[in-house]
Amino acid sequence: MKEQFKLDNQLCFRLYTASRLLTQAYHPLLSEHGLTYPQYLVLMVLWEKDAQPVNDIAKRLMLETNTVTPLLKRMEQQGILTRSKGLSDARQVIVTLTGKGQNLQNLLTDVPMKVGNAVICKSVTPDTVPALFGMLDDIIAKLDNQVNGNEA
Amino acid sequence: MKEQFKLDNQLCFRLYTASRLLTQAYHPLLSEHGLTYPQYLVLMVLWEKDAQPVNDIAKRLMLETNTVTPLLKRMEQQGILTRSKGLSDARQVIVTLTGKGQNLQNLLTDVPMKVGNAVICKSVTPDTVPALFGMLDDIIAKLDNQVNGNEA
DNA sequence: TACATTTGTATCGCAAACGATATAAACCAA
DNA sequence: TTGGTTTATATCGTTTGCGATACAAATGTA
Repeated sequence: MKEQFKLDNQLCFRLYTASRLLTQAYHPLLSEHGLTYPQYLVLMVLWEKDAQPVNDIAKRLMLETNTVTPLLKRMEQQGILTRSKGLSDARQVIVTLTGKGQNLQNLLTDVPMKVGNAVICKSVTPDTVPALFGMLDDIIAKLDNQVNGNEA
Repeated sequence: MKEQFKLDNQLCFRLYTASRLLTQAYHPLLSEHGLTYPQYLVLMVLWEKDAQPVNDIAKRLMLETNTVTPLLKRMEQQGILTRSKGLSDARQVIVTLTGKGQNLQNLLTDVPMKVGNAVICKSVTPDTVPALFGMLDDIIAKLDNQVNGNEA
């Protein structure tokens, strides 16, 4: 069996597993409020800046609009946000939080801390997290260039 | 807007994005052979040790059997593997690679190197990868304990 | 042996992801 | 203005993930 195929040598499998498990850690905290993890991401984007077109939300999350559109529709159904035609550009759909969507920020106040504590361990501490963030950011930037052809 | 909700402070969003982008980097290399990334993971498990029950494959990938079963059925359709009743335990389904499944290892020889090169950058080099692996492994172990209740 | 419990796998339903494609609005050049 | 191109969003189909649940084989226990 070729060495390069050993699961223990794979970066992608680690990222894939860590991502899935961390999302699962969010699950009980979010489902309590009827939310999924990707929906929580959309909320964070809109809390940072409300009333954004679909495209800006998708770009911020590095997702395609064909992923984000159905997600937003489900959140609209739940009364978390509204989708309205853009005034300056009729092609755009502007996504705006409702009072319920804004208030979720208060209901979810403790979520980041709870999940943050869940990953603290020997090699992952407030001291080492910046290095980890740096590496992940570099990987993301490199892959974004290659996958989305942003490089020369 | 509360500081703890800033997207740039989130570990999970980074893992989620890095995982998705890296999977996308695999896509052209795998789809050429009719494979998806999770199917490629199954192949790596079986290349390490052939003829395993569904449960062992699922555990190795930290997935549930209700995710793995349909995945294996699709791979069976493609003639990559066979699923047969266990002899010692009739509940088990033993998954075995076909010649085609074994031979894929030869066709995919260059995939790990190509994807590996795609992530090499300033902060991610052969020197720093062990530290990154260590942190991700610790996170995975910690979360696995909490999510799957393996701790006291 | 009889019956309750556990284990291994599968089915169902729903919510992502994403490639491919469609559609309408906006923009641009002749 | 006309017609081509780009842009913003959406629809469709397929594959994952996963919670909830079903079901049969195996195991334990009275």
